[in-house]
Amino acid sequence: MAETLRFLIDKTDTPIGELVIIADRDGHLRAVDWTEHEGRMRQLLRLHYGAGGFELDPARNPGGLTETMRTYFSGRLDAIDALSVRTEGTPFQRDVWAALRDIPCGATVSYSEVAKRIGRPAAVRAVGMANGANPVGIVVPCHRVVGANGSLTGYGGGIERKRWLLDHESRVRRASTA
Amino acid sequence: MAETLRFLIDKTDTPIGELVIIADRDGHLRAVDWTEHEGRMRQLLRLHYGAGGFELDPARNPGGLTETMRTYFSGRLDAIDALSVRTEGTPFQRDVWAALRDIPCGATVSYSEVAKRIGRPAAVRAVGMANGANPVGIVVPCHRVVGANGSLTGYGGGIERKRWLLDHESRVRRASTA
DNA sequence: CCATCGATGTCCGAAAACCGCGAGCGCGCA
DNA sequence: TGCGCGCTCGCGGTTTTCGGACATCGATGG
Repeated sequence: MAETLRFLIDKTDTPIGELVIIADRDGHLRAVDWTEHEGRMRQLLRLHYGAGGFELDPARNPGGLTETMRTYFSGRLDAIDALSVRTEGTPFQRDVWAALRDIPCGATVSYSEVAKRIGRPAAVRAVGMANGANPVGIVVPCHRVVGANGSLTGYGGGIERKRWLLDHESRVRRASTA
Repeated sequence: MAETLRFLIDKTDTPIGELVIIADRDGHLRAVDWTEHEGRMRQLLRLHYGAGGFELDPARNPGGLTETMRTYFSGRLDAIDALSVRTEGTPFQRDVWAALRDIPCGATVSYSEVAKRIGRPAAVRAVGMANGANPVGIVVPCHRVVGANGSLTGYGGGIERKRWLLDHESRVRRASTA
Protein backbone atom coordinates (compact mmCIF):
# COMPACT_ATOMS: atom_id res chain seq x y z
CA MET A 1 0.00 0.00 0.00
CA ALA A 2 1.39 3.32 -0.96
CA GLU A 3 -0.26 5.83 1.31
CA THR A 4 0.04 6.40 5.01
CA LEU A 5 -2.74 7.55 7.28
CA ARG A 6 -1.57 9.99 9.90
CA PHE A 7 -3.40 9.54 13.17
CA LEU A 8 -3.11 11.41 16.43
CA ILE A 9 -2.34 9.71 19.71
CA ASP A 10 -2.96 10.93 23.23
CA LYS A 11 -3.14 9.43 26.70
CA THR A 12 -5.03 10.21 29.84
CA ASP A 13 -5.47 8.83 33.32
CA THR A 14 -8.67 7.28 34.59
CA PRO A 15 -9.62 5.74 37.92
CA ILE A 16 -8.83 2.33 36.50
CA GLY A 17 -5.68 2.97 34.51
CA GLU A 18 -4.19 5.04 31.73
CA LEU A 19 -6.06 5.18 28.45
CA VAL A 20 -4.61 5.46 24.94
CA ILE A 21 -6.69 7.38 22.44
CA ILE A 22 -6.22 7.31 18.68
CA ALA A 23 -8.02 9.85 16.54
CA ASP A 24 -7.87 10.99 12.95
CA ARG A 25 -7.63 14.56 11.78
CA ASP A 26 -11.35 14.76 11.14
CA GLY A 27 -12.16 14.27 14.81
CA HIS A 28 -13.22 10.64 14.48
CA LEU A 29 -12.21 8.23 17.16
CA ARG A 30 -10.23 5.36 15.66
CA ALA A 31 -9.15 3.34 18.67
CA VAL A 32 -9.15 3.32 22.44
CA ASP A 33 -7.41 0.92 24.79
CA TRP A 34 -5.48 0.75 28.04
CA THR A 35 -1.84 1.75 27.91
CA GLU A 36 -1.13 -1.61 29.42
CA HIS A 37 -2.34 -3.19 26.18
CA GLU A 38 -0.90 -0.67 23.75
CA GLY A 39 0.98 -3.42 21.95
CA ARG A 40 -2.17 -5.34 21.26
CA MET A 41 -3.87 -2.19 20.07
CA ARG A 42 -1.10 -1.36 17.64
CA GLN A 43 -1.32 -4.87 16.30
CA LEU A 44 -5.00 -4.39 15.66
CA LEU A 45 -4.26 -1.14 13.84
CA ARG A 46 -1.69 -2.94 11.73
CA LEU A 47 -4.27 -5.54 10.89
CA HIS A 48 -6.80 -2.94 9.79
CA TYR A 49 -4.63 -0.38 8.07
CA GLY A 50 -1.59 -2.39 7.01
CA ALA A 51 1.89 -2.56 8.50
CA GLY A 52 3.10 0.78 7.19
CA GLY A 53 -0.36 2.10 6.49
CA PHE A 54 -0.53 4.48 9.40
CA GLU A 55 1.53 6.65 11.68
CA LEU A 56 0.83 7.98 15.16
CA ASP A 57 1.69 11.57 15.93
CA PRO A 58 1.49 12.64 19.56
CA ALA A 59 -1.13 15.29 20.14
CA ARG A 60 -2.97 16.95 22.97
CA ASN A 61 -6.69 16.35 23.25
CA PRO A 62 -7.19 15.71 19.51
CA GLY A 63 -10.66 16.63 18.36
CA GLY A 64 -11.61 17.17 21.98
CA LEU A 65 -11.83 13.40 22.35
CA THR A 66 -9.53 13.07 25.32
CA GLU A 67 -11.59 15.61 27.18
CA THR A 68 -14.76 13.73 26.28
CA MET A 69 -13.38 10.52 27.71
CA ARG A 70 -12.47 12.32 30.89
CA THR A 71 -15.98 13.72 31.08
CA TYR A 72 -17.43 10.22 30.89
CA PHE A 73 -15.27 9.04 33.74
CA SER A 74 -16.16 12.06 35.84
CA GLY A 75 -19.80 11.05 35.69
CA ARG A 76 -21.42 12.60 32.64
CA LEU A 77 -21.98 9.21 31.03
CA ASP A 78 -23.80 10.43 27.95
CA ALA A 79 -20.73 12.37 26.88
CA ILE A 80 -19.57 9.45 24.75
CA ASP A 81 -22.92 8.85 23.07
CA ALA A 82 -22.62 11.55 20.44
CA LEU A 83 -18.99 10.91 19.77
CA SER A 84 -18.11 9.90 16.23
CA VAL A 85 -16.34 6.61 15.72
CA ARG A 86 -14.66 5.41 12.53
CA THR A 87 -13.24 1.91 12.24
CA GLU A 88 -12.50 -0.84 9.78
CA GLY A 89 -13.59 -4.44 10.30
CA THR A 90 -15.56 -7.13 8.54
CA PRO A 91 -19.25 -6.59 7.78
CA PHE A 92 -20.17 -8.92 10.60
CA GLN A 93 -18.01 -7.08 13.07
CA ARG A 94 -19.42 -3.75 12.01
CA ASP A 95 -22.94 -5.07 12.56
CA VAL A 96 -22.04 -6.20 16.03
CA TRP A 97 -20.30 -2.98 16.95
CA ALA A 98 -23.24 -0.95 15.69
CA ALA A 99 -25.58 -3.03 17.83
CA LEU A 100 -23.38 -2.42 20.85
CA ARG A 101 -23.73 1.32 20.54
CA ASP A 102 -27.50 0.90 20.78
CA ILE A 103 -27.29 -0.59 24.25
CA PRO A 104 -28.31 2.22 26.56
CA CYS A 105 -25.97 3.27 29.30
CA GLY A 106 -26.55 1.37 32.50
CA ALA A 107 -28.14 -1.59 30.76
CA THR A 108 -26.60 -4.96 30.01
CA VAL A 109 -27.45 -7.46 27.31
CA SER A 110 -26.52 -11.07 26.74
CA TYR A 111 -24.40 -12.29 23.87
CA SER A 112 -27.31 -14.23 22.44
CA GLU A 113 -29.49 -11.13 22.61
CA VAL A 114 -26.92 -9.22 20.57
CA ALA A 115 -26.84 -12.11 18.12
CA LYS A 116 -30.60 -11.94 17.81
CA ARG A 117 -30.55 -8.18 17.26
CA ILE A 118 -28.19 -8.39 14.30
CA GLY A 119 -30.37 -11.06 12.75
CA ARG A 120 -28.10 -14.05 13.29
CA PRO A 121 -29.49 -15.67 16.38
CA ALA A 122 -27.13 -18.61 16.12
CA ALA A 123 -23.91 -16.63 15.80
CA VAL A 124 -23.67 -16.24 19.53
CA ARG A 125 -20.12 -17.23 20.00
CA ALA A 126 -19.03 -15.24 16.97
CA VAL A 127 -20.46 -12.19 18.72
CA GLY A 128 -18.01 -12.90 21.50
CA MET A 129 -15.17 -12.90 19.00
CA ALA A 130 -16.32 -9.64 17.47
CA ASN A 131 -16.59 -8.15 20.92
CA GLY A 132 -12.99 -9.03 21.58
CA ALA A 133 -11.95 -7.46 18.28
CA ASN A 134 -13.55 -4.14 19.12
CA PRO A 135 -10.92 -1.43 18.59
CA VAL A 136 -12.78 1.23 20.53
CA GLY A 137 -13.23 0.19 24.11
CA ILE A 138 -15.74 1.95 26.38
CA VAL A 139 -17.23 4.09 23.60
CA VAL A 140 -18.37 1.01 21.75
CA PRO A 141 -19.58 -0.53 24.97
CA CYS A 142 -18.55 -4.13 24.73
CA HIS A 143 -18.49 -4.13 28.53
CA ARG A 144 -22.28 -4.03 28.53
CA VAL A 145 -22.50 -7.53 27.13
CA VAL A 146 -22.65 -10.27 29.75
CA GLY A 147 -23.46 -13.96 29.95
CA ALA A 148 -27.06 -15.13 29.68
CA ASN A 149 -27.03 -15.83 33.41
CA GLY A 150 -25.63 -12.42 34.27
CA SER A 151 -22.03 -13.51 34.76
CA LEU A 152 -19.42 -11.14 33.41
CA THR A 153 -17.63 -13.85 31.35
CA GLY A 154 -14.71 -11.95 29.81
CA TYR A 155 -13.28 -8.56 28.92
CA GLY A 156 -10.17 -7.59 27.00
CA GLY A 157 -9.19 -5.05 29.62
CA GLY A 158 -9.70 -7.48 32.47
CA ILE A 159 -12.87 -8.47 34.28
CA GLU A 160 -12.09 -6.01 37.05
CA ARG A 161 -12.41 -3.09 34.71
CA LYS A 162 -15.60 -4.49 33.23
CA ARG A 163 -17.09 -4.70 36.69
CA TRP A 164 -15.94 -1.17 37.48
CA LEU A 165 -17.43 0.27 34.32
CA LEU A 166 -20.81 -1.39 34.89
CA ASP A 167 -20.79 -0.23 38.48
CA HIS A 168 -19.86 3.27 37.38
CA GLU A 169 -22.72 3.39 34.91
CA SER A 170 -25.36 1.97 37.18
CA ARG A 171 -24.16 4.04 40.12
CA VAL A 172 -24.32 7.35 38.31
CA ARG A 173 -27.63 6.50 36.69
CA ARG A 174 -29.13 5.63 40.02
CA ALA A 175 -27.93 8.91 41.45
CA SER A 176 -29.34 10.97 38.62
CA THR A 177 -32.78 9.32 38.56
CA ALA A 178 -33.14 9.60 42.30
CA MET B 1 -8.30 0.92 4.22
CA ALA B 2 -9.70 4.37 4.18
CA GLU B 3 -8.57 6.19 1.08
CA THR B 4 -8.66 5.52 -2.58
CA LEU B 5 -5.88 6.07 -5.09
CA ARG B 6 -7.13 7.55 -8.30
CA PHE B 7 -5.34 6.19 -11.33
CA LEU B 8 -5.73 6.98 -15.00
CA ILE B 9 -6.50 4.34 -17.59
CA ASP B 10 -5.95 4.45 -21.33
CA LYS B 11 -5.77 1.96 -24.18
CA THR B 12 -3.94 1.82 -27.46
CA ASP B 13 -3.51 -0.54 -30.37
CA THR B 14 -0.26 -2.31 -31.20
CA PRO B 15 0.69 -4.75 -33.92
CA ILE B 16 0.04 -7.59 -31.50
CA GLY B 17 -3.10 -6.48 -29.73
CA GLU B 18 -4.62 -3.71 -27.68
CA LEU B 19 -2.74 -2.53 -24.63
CA VAL B 20 -4.15 -1.23 -21.33
CA ILE B 21 -2.11 1.42 -19.58
CA ILE B 22 -2.53 2.48 -15.97
CA ALA B 23 -0.79 5.61 -14.74
CA ASP B 24 -0.95 7.77 -11.66
CA ARG B 25 -1.30 11.54 -11.62
CA ASP B 26 2.42 12.03 -11.17
CA GLY B 27 3.19 10.48 -14.52
CA HIS B 28 4.40 7.16 -13.15
CA LEU B 29 3.45 3.99 -14.94
CA ARG B 30 1.58 1.68 -12.59
CA ALA B 31 0.53 -1.21 -14.81
CA VAL B 32 0.50 -2.39 -18.41
CA ASP B 33 -1.19 -5.43 -19.88
CA TRP B 34 -3.14 -6.63 -22.87
CA THR B 35 -6.83 -5.76 -22.98
CA GLU B 36 -7.42 -9.46 -23.38
CA HIS B 37 -6.10 -9.93 -19.83
CA GLU B 38 -7.61 -6.85 -18.25
CA GLY B 39 -9.37 -8.97 -15.66
CA ARG B 40 -6.12 -10.50 -14.49
CA MET B 41 -4.53 -7.06 -14.37
CA ARG B 42 -7.31 -5.65 -12.22
CA GLN B 43 -6.93 -8.57 -9.88
CA LEU B 44 -3.27 -7.79 -9.52
CA LEU B 45 -4.11 -4.17 -8.76
CA ARG B 46 -6.59 -5.33 -6.14
CA LEU B 47 -3.90 -7.48 -4.61
CA HIS B 48 -1.47 -4.59 -4.42
CA TYR B 49 -3.72 -1.69 -3.48
CA GLY B 50 -6.67 -3.39 -1.81
CA ALA B 51 -10.15 -4.12 -3.11
CA GLY B 52 -11.47 -0.57 -2.84
CA GLY B 53 -8.04 0.99 -2.67
CA PHE B 54 -7.98 2.40 -6.16
CA GLU B 55 -10.14 3.70 -8.93
CA LEU B 56 -9.54 3.96 -12.66
CA ASP B 57 -10.54 7.12 -14.46
CA PRO B 58 -10.43 7.05 -18.26
CA ALA B 59 -7.91 9.50 -19.66
CA ARG B 60 -6.17 10.28 -22.91
CA ASN B 61 -2.43 9.72 -23.09
CA PRO B 62 -1.87 10.26 -19.36
CA GLY B 63 1.59 11.59 -18.60
CA GLY B 64 2.48 11.03 -22.22
CA LEU B 65 2.82 7.35 -21.45
CA THR B 66 0.50 6.06 -24.13
CA GLU B 67 2.45 7.97 -26.73
CA THR B 68 5.70 6.57 -25.36
CA MET B 69 4.42 3.03 -25.71
CA ARG B 70 3.40 3.73 -29.28
CA THR B 71 6.84 5.10 -29.96
CA TYR B 72 8.41 1.89 -28.73
CA PHE B 73 6.28 -0.18 -31.05
CA SER B 74 7.03 2.08 -33.98
CA GLY B 75 10.73 1.28 -33.62
CA ARG B 76 12.30 3.74 -31.19
CA LEU B 77 13.02 1.03 -28.67
CA ASP B 78 14.82 3.19 -26.14
CA ALA B 79 11.70 5.26 -25.64
CA ILE B 80 10.68 3.10 -22.70
CA ASP B 81 14.06 3.15 -20.99
CA ALA B 82 13.68 6.50 -19.28
CA LEU B 83 10.08 5.98 -18.38
CA SER B 84 9.27 6.06 -14.68
CA VAL B 85 7.63 3.02 -13.15
CA ARG B 86 6.04 2.79 -9.70
CA THR B 87 4.76 -0.50 -8.36
CA GLU B 88 4.14 -2.41 -5.15
CA GLY B 89 5.35 -5.95 -4.59
CA THR B 90 7.43 -7.93 -2.12
CA PRO B 91 11.11 -7.07 -1.63
CA PHE B 92 12.06 -10.13 -3.61
CA GLN B 93 9.82 -9.17 -6.50
CA ARG B 94 11.13 -5.63 -6.52
CA ASP B 95 14.68 -6.94 -6.71
CA VAL B 96 13.77 -9.10 -9.66
CA TRP B 97 11.91 -6.35 -11.48
CA ALA B 98 14.78 -3.95 -10.95
CA ALA B 99 17.16 -6.50 -12.42
CA LEU B 100 14.92 -6.90 -15.43
CA ARG B 101 15.14 -3.23 -16.29
CA ASP B 102 18.91 -3.59 -16.47
CA ILE B 103 18.72 -6.06 -19.30
CA PRO B 104 19.62 -4.08 -22.38
CA CYS B 105 17.22 -3.98 -25.24
CA GLY B 106 17.82 -6.76 -27.74
CA ALA B 107 19.56 -8.99 -25.21
CA THR B 108 18.15 -12.00 -23.45
CA VAL B 109 19.09 -13.54 -20.11
CA SER B 110 18.30 -16.84 -18.45
CA TYR B 111 16.22 -17.19 -15.31
CA SER B 112 19.22 -18.49 -13.41
CA GLU B 113 21.30 -15.53 -14.56
CA VAL B 114 18.68 -13.17 -13.14
CA ALA B 115 18.72 -15.17 -9.92
CA LYS B 116 22.47 -14.81 -9.75
CA ARG B 117 22.31 -11.06 -10.35
CA ILE B 118 19.98 -10.44 -7.44
CA GLY B 119 22.24 -12.44 -5.16
CA ARG B 120 20.06 -15.54 -4.75
CA PRO B 121 21.48 -18.02 -7.20
CA ALA B 122 19.22 -20.79 -5.98
CA ALA B 123 15.94 -18.89 -6.29
CA VAL B 124 15.68 -19.69 -9.95
CA ARG B 125 12.15 -20.86 -10.03
CA ALA B 126 11.04 -18.05 -7.76
CA VAL B 127 12.34 -15.67 -10.39
CA GLY B 128 9.88 -17.26 -12.78
CA MET B 129 7.06 -16.55 -10.35
CA ALA B 130 8.15 -12.95 -9.89
CA ASN B 131 8.32 -12.60 -13.64
CA GLY B 132 4.75 -13.76 -13.92
CA ALA B 133 3.69 -11.30 -11.23
CA ASN B 134 5.17 -8.32 -13.06
CA PRO B 135 2.46 -5.67 -13.34
CA VAL B 136 4.21 -3.66 -16.03
CA GLY B 137 4.66 -5.74 -19.14
CA ILE B 138 7.08 -4.68 -21.88
CA VAL B 139 8.52 -1.74 -19.91
CA VAL B 140 9.79 -4.07 -17.24
CA PRO B 141 11.02 -6.48 -19.87
CA CYS B 142 10.11 -9.87 -18.52
CA HIS B 143 10.02 -11.03 -22.13
CA ARG B 144 13.80 -10.80 -22.23
CA VAL B 145 14.14 -13.71 -19.83
CA VAL B 146 14.36 -17.10 -21.50
CA GLY B 147 15.29 -20.65 -20.59
CA ALA B 148 18.91 -21.57 -20.02
CA ASN B 149 18.88 -23.38 -23.34
CA GLY B 150 17.36 -20.45 -25.19
CA SER B 151 13.80 -21.73 -25.27
CA LEU B 152 11.10 -19.15 -24.67
CA THR B 153 9.45 -21.18 -21.84
CA GLY B 154 6.50 -18.97 -20.87
CA TYR B 155 4.94 -15.52 -21.03
CA GLY B 156 1.83 -14.10 -19.42
CA GLY B 157 0.73 -12.52 -22.68
CA GLY B 158 1.30 -15.68 -24.67
CA ILE B 159 4.48 -17.09 -26.15
CA GLU B 160 3.60 -15.61 -29.54
CA ARG B 161 3.85 -12.10 -28.20
CA LYS B 162 7.09 -12.89 -26.43
CA ARG B 163 8.57 -14.08 -29.68
CA TRP B 164 7.28 -11.01 -31.51
CA LEU B 165 8.75 -8.63 -28.96
CA LEU B 166 12.18 -10.27 -29.06
CA ASP B 167 12.09 -10.27 -32.85
CA HIS B 168 11.04 -6.65 -32.85
CA GLU B 169 13.90 -5.67 -30.59
CA SER B 170 16.60 -7.61 -32.40
CA ARG B 171 15.29 -6.61 -35.81
CA VAL B 172 15.31 -2.90 -35.08
CA ARG B 173 18.66 -3.06 -33.36
CA ARG B 174 20.19 -4.87 -36.31
CA ALA B 175 18.82 -2.25 -38.63
CA SER B 176 20.18 0.64 -36.61
CA THR B 177 23.69 -0.75 -36.13
CA ALA B 178 23.98 -1.62 -39.79
C1' DC C 1 19.69 -39.47 -23.67
C1' DC C 2 15.70 -39.12 -20.70
C1' DA C 3 13.11 -39.07 -16.23
C1' DT C 4 13.19 -37.53 -11.57
C1' DC C 5 14.02 -34.62 -7.88
C1' DG C 6 15.12 -30.76 -4.93
C1' DA C 7 15.62 -25.83 -3.94
C1' DT C 8 12.89 -21.21 -3.85
C1' DG C 9 9.18 -17.30 -3.13
C1' DT C 10 4.43 -16.32 -3.49
C1' DC C 11 -0.43 -16.90 -3.82
C1' DC C 12 -4.59 -19.46 -3.16
C1' DG C 13 -7.85 -22.59 -1.52
C1' DA C 14 -9.23 -25.85 1.89
C1' DA C 15 -9.27 -27.33 6.39
C1' DA C 16 -8.71 -26.83 11.13
C1' DA C 17 -8.31 -24.34 15.32
C1' DC C 18 -9.82 -20.81 18.12
C1' DC C 19 -13.03 -18.51 21.16
C1' DG C 20 -15.34 -13.01 25.93
C1' DC C 21 -21.57 -18.56 24.47
C1' DG C 22 -25.32 -21.16 25.83
C1' DA C 23 -28.42 -25.10 26.08
C1' DG C 24 -28.86 -29.75 27.68
C1' DC C 25 -27.72 -33.48 30.49
C1' DG C 26 -26.17 -36.18 34.31
C1' DC C 27 -25.04 -36.20 38.85
C1' DG C 28 -24.78 -35.23 43.72
C1' DC C 29 -27.11 -33.56 47.44
C1' DA C 30 -31.12 -32.28 50.58
C1' DT D 1 -38.62 -34.52 43.67
C1' DG D 2 -36.04 -30.36 43.05
C1' DC D 3 -32.10 -27.64 42.61
C1' DG D 4 -27.58 -26.27 41.21
C1' DC D 5 -23.22 -27.24 39.37
C1' DG D 6 -20.11 -28.66 35.87
C1' DC D 7 -19.14 -31.08 31.69
C1' DT D 8 -19.87 -31.57 26.80
C1' DC D 9 -21.08 -30.31 22.52
C1' DG D 10 -22.78 -27.45 18.65
C1' DC D 11 -22.76 -22.96 17.06
C1' DG D 12 -20.31 -19.53 13.30
C1' DG D 13 -16.94 -15.83 11.89
C1' DT D 14 -12.05 -15.11 11.64
C1' DT D 15 -7.31 -16.38 11.69
C1' DT D 16 -3.81 -19.58 11.06
C1' DT D 17 -1.75 -23.35 8.93
C1' DC D 18 -0.68 -26.30 5.34
C1' DG D 19 -0.07 -28.15 0.78
C1' DG D 20 0.16 -27.49 -4.02
C1' DA D 21 1.14 -25.12 -8.16
C1' DC D 22 4.21 -22.44 -10.87
C1' DA D 23 7.18 -18.75 -17.00
C1' DT D 24 13.63 -23.18 -13.93
C1' DC D 25 17.74 -25.69 -13.89
C1' DG D 26 21.41 -28.60 -12.68
C1' DA D 27 22.65 -33.06 -10.67
C1' DT D 28 21.80 -37.85 -10.50
C1' DG D 29 20.83 -42.61 -12.07
C1' DG D 30 18.95 -45.67 -15.29
